[in-house]
Amino acid sequence: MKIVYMGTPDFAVPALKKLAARHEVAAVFTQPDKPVGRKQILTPPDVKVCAQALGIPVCQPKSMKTDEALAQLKSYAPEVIVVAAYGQILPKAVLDLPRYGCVNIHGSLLPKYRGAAPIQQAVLNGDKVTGVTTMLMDVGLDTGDILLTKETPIGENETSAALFDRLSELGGELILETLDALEQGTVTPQKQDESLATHTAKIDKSLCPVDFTKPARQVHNQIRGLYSWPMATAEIGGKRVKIHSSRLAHNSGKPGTILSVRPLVIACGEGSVEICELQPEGKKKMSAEAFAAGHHLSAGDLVL
RNA sequence: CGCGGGAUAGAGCAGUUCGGUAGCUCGUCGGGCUCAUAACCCGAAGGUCGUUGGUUCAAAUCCUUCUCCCGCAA
Repeated sequence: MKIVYMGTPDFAVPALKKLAARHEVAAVFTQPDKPVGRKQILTPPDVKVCAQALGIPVCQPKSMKTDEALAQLKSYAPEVIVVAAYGQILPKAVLDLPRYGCVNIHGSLLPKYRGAAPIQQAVLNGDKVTGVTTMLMDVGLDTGDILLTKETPIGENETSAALFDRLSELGGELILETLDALEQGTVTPQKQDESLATHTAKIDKSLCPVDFTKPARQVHNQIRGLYSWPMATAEIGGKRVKIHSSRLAHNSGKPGTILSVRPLVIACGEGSVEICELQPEGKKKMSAEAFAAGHHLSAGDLVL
């Protein structure tokens, strides 16, 4: 099939690679380069880098709503447009253009977790299962008819970053199956059950501070859900730290108390969590034990 | 020149204000205790104090050059 691919971050890369291996990807649309990092270096999106390596033409219109962008898209005459984390709302003119429509890869089991951050949300909520969904896009936000889904369990200690990687691979596999099914007419688009629909808000840093009076499970979900961005934060030993990884522990005590230093276990509202790796402000990542050794923490101390 | 923190033993830190023999917690190694141990006791090894130049009788510490790492902001 002749495809135009629209996607931007790393999540969209595996699908692009798989599609390029099996189909004709006529062009890739992606967001314009953005300044990134401390030095504000102009950085191309991951999908652009991948597309260039594959020798596929890249378009980076600021908006798909302009006549210019639409004309450019038309010139590639796609039979289907595949969209994965593109970062722009597509106008109806684009949705109606290809014969097979626009197919979106979404990182959740729709209609659950429509919107911006479905993967992190699943981890933050402590879900045991999630998956990817392909759907025919309509003008709403992730409201189109469902084509295929693929489930996957979420590990007890799995982070959002790890789940991201797995789902992006799964999404790549699913989109291949979806295109085959579309071509052969073996798939029936299914309406989403609106009564089950939930939306996810964008992740922002207001979610970062850890509240040790909450149940340990919830604290743990927060830590792995916010990894690798923006990271759960706490104040330990008078220093502000990002918490990289944690584990549920079995002891308990007054919330916020250090129960043991090796390993570093902190009591929560219900149960306790072991902090495995953390990163103080202005420092590199280190083991919690090393941090405790250098800051003279001891059991019984209170974390603020 | 967006704001800020940092570089000292294998790891994490103190020491820098006010220059004067390199310290702490942990790890490692050896020994002891113990039925046993990640526990406890005793001991040891391990550092040209990031780089350049300067001031000084004397610099981790004061001045200077450069490099690298990181937090915030975007």
